[in-house]
Amino acid sequence: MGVSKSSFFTEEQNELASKLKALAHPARIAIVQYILKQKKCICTNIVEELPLAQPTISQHLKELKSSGIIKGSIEGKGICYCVDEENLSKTIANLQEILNEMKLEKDDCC
Amino acid sequence: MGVSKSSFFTEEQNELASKLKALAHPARIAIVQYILKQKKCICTNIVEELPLAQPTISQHLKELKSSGIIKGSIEGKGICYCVDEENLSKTIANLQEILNEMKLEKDDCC
DNA sequence: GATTAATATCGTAATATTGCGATATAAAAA
DNA sequence: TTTTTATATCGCAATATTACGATATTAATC
Repeated sequence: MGVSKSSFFTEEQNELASKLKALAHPARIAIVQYILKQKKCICTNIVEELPLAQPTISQHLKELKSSGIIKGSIEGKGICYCVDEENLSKTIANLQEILNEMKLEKDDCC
Repeated sequence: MGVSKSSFFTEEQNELASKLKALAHPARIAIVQYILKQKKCICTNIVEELPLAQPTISQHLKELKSSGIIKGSIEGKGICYCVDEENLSKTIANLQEILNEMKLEKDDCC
C-alpha cells in the first residue's frame, strides 16, 4: 500500500523512523553537511552547491525542516538555515540507545 | 522521477543515505530491536511479534539484510538473523562524524 | 512602484515503497 | 514419502518519493 502501519508501532519507533527518513537521501545529507560547513549559518547558495534544480532543493529543505533536523529564519532577502544540532544529536543518540540497550549477555551465532 | 541522482553525490553520502533508508521504517526498527532483544540470535517468531503479514516481514528482513544492517544464516528449519553490530555502529558513527566535523568556531544565528 | 533576487508552491511524470494474498521452496518430522 | 513448518518470491494495488518546469511569493533595491 505504500503506507506504513504507523499506529501499530510505538511513538519512539515512529519518531526515530521519521527522522532517519528525513536524512535518508544523499542530497539531504549533502545539504546538512553544507549547512554545517558554513561557520555562520547564513545559507544561501545551496542551489549552486548541489547538482539539483532549485525547486528540488527547496523541497528537500522543507523535509529536513518539517522533521526538525534543520530550522530556518528569514534573513533579509533570503532565508537562513541552521542544523538543529540538539535535535540531530538526539536522533543519533536514540539510534545508539537501541544498540546499547541490548548488548548485555549476547551469544553470537552468525 | 522518484530516482535519486546518486552519481552526483559522494560514495560516503550515498552509502550513509542507503543505510539510513534501511532503518527509516518503524517496522524495520522494531525488527532490529527485537533481534537485539533476543540474547541468542535465533530469530524465528518475528512474524508473531509484529502486526504485519509474513511476506511483508520477509521483505523488510531482505532490505535490512541487503543493506548490511542484519545478517542471516540457515539454522535448521528456519533462519537465524543477527544484527551486524559492527556495521550498525559504523553507520551511527558516520552520522555522528558529520555532526562533529564541523562543530568548531560556530556562530549560531537561528 | 517597477525591478531584481531568493525562495516556495503547483502540477505532473517517472519511479520506489509498502503491504498482502497466493504460491513456491526447503528442510525437518511424521 | 507425505506432511508440516519456516521462509521466500510473485504479482498486484495503493500510496509515497524524487525531480523539475512554470509560476507565485516576498523582500530588498533601484
